[in-house]
Amino acid sequence: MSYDKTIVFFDLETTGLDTGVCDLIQLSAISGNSVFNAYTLPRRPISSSAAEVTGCTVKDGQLFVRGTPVRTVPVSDALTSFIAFLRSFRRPVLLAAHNARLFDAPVLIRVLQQFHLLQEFQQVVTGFLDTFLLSKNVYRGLGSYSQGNLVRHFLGETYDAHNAEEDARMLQKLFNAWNPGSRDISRFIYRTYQV
DNA sequence: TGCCAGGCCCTCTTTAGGGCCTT
Repeated sequence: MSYDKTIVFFDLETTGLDTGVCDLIQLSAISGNSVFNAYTLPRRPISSSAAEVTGCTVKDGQLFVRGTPVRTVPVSDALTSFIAFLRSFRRPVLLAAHNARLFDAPVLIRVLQQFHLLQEFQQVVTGFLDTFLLSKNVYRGLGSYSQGNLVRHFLGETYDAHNAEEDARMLQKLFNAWNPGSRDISRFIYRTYQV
């Protein structure tokens, strides 16, 4: 890859779709063979639709994924570990996600602000790349640009969608198959920092 | 641990509505 920044593919599972209030359940990222994954106990209820989509439920202070208990860490620990993961590449990082501009970036930034970690985050992350907008503009005429459909179309695969780690992994695989040029990448980079 | 949104794009548009994408 000739792009001069490290592209880290990431995904969030959250308690719902309202970017103004939803909380993190899972934060995952991948770049090359380096993988980050953290589950957190959400600080607000998981909406029924989010529970249905992600398979995540909470009972007696324990997070379950499809009925199996999973280890969680405090949200602040997940965020600081994530920043340390991003810093480990020792280069400026571009964070890529599907629908990053309207969903993943605003949620992540809001939660980072809650824990006074945005400044530290900004020291390593230069912006967000939205692969939904990129695919929609570069590959015209596809009926659907959902990540699942793109994976089927370009990779001929089905996978464990709505597990953040698998979603991030497949997004990297999709991106590598597309192999977009710097010009296309640059068109869909957003710096949505709210100071 | 019950519930919850919104910006963008398209068109049978612009004095609007509906579908898509993310959970």
